[in-house]
Amino acid sequence: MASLAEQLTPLDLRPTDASVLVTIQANPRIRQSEIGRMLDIRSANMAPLIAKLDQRGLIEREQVDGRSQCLTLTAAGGALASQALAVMQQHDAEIRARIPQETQQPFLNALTAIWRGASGKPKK
Amino acid sequence: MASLAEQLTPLDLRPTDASVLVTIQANPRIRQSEIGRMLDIRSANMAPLIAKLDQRGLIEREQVDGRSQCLTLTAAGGALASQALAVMQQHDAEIRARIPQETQQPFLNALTAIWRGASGKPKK
DNA sequence: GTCGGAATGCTATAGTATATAGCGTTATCC
DNA sequence: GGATAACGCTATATACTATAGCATTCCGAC
Repeated sequence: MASLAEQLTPLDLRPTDASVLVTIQANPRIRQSEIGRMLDIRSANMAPLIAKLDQRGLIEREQVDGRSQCLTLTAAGGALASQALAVMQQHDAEIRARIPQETQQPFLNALTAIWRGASGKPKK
Repeated sequence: MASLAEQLTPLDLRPTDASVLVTIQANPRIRQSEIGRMLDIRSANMAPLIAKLDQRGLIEREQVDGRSQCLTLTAAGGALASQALAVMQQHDAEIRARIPQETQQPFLNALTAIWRGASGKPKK
């Protein structure tokens, strides 16, 4: 995570910001609460995060009903999201390059197995 | 790490405290700076950590030369370190139990390979 | 010997990430 | 129509780690 954060600094994004942007890009008009559920970010932490992205002109808010709003990337946001995705994919590749090709899939399986079994939060 | 922290709360230890205690137990009269090097804890963060353990009567400081001191566990510290070690080993076992037995060794190898390749800090 | 640089332990502080508590509003379900 | 839950939000708390800087002490080169 530290190295990913480092590689994202040129974009002035932290890993959380980047994943939120990419999530919006993959799901236009997604509701803010839904992002929080997907990425396990509490609404209390989501609020200032989204506000900052909005302030930077990366996303656009649209009131979908009285209480919830949905988010879409602006042109600038889309460009940045694509760059962020590229950085993350390259980072992924760098990590994977450190382990033998034939162990990569078992390794990922092991990670998800561990993650799904994590204490309070059964995933999926 | 979150689940380990949770399992350590009955001992009133955080993961860092526990690993420091266990390290001292395995290396009596170890110097404080050496612990920092082994566990990658900066001296600035080590100081209050050690002070707290000392205050709880878990460790004993001994001046070994004018600037450095070495640490040893008290009886209470030894008992607590053993308990902490047991908790950590059990936690380890729980994690490993989530992945197939035959992938455990490759999994550990992959983890250490990734860790050794980490950005600024080549290990060992 | 002594002098410069490195090591050691330490304080204070800053930054980052995440958690909890609680509020006002709005939708939903019986 | 009224209780309940969902949503976005503010304020605050906690935890962990990093940086800057300081005083003291050791050590090796000269």
